[in-house]
Amino acid sequence: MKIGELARRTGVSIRSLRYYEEQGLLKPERGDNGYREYSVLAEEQVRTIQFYLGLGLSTEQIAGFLQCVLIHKEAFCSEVLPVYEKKLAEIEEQLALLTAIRSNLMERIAYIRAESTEEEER
Amino acid sequence: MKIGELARRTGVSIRSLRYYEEQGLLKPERGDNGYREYSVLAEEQVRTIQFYLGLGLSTEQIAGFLQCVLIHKEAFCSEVLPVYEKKLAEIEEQLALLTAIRSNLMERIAYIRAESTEEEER
DNA sequence: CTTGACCCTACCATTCATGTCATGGTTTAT
DNA sequence: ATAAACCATGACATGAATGGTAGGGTCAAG
Repeated sequence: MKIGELARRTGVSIRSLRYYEEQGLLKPERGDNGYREYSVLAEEQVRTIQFYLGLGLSTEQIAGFLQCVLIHKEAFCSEVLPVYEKKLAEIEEQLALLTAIRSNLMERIAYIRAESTEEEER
Repeated sequence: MKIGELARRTGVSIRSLRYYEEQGLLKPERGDNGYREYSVLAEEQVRTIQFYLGLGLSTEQIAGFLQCVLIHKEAFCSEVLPVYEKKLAEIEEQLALLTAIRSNLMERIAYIRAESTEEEER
């Protein structure tokens, strides 16, 4: 199938499909006219890419194990676990930061509201 | 004081101090030679800016209430509360997303580890 | 008077997946 | 054969604070 059809089927923009190819995630054949020709497998492949992007992984990280996980179970692909662990550590760090900021914001909001209430009571 | 001294005192880079000015957060005088001349109040002002940046607010948001909060209590400045509320909502959204990703990652990591363990037991 | 330490402006780079043009070739249906 | 719909590449923009560099003025101490 051509790129437009793959885009329609997967809901991923043509632009992104070309980007994935540039990043080594997709390798479509080329017709005589230069058009990209995707196999039926490409559809699942794109959904897999989208899934990993949704986990916050970069295209570079995904490229490191995509071929493997398309064939085998994740547990078989040794590149997957370290990437997951690294990502998890980053997420935990971000969560800690955001949680601290949230506490701070909530305190300050509560304080401001309390002050305003006092104001009204006067 | 000149920009280098303010940078040294606050730990903020000269580059950033100039950026804050560009964003309307600082308005130093200018000497005859074109050098920026900061008042002693600028030091506290910069620390205040840094504090709000640390809460994740943008320079634009900070610019909206900085002059007020430098003089009054936060609760007096009506622009502060909506900014805090907006930021809090964004943070909550990010937390929800990150928390979901974390759960997903932890599950998948646990699964992979379980598989590997089985492997070793065989 | 020279040297080093300071200051100035203006610009590019950074991250990274995606959107959006511009420009032009190809295919399909009328 | 012509128009509409498709495809191609290449390039710039995005967000937002900060780092870095280039090219050039200013000041203070020796």
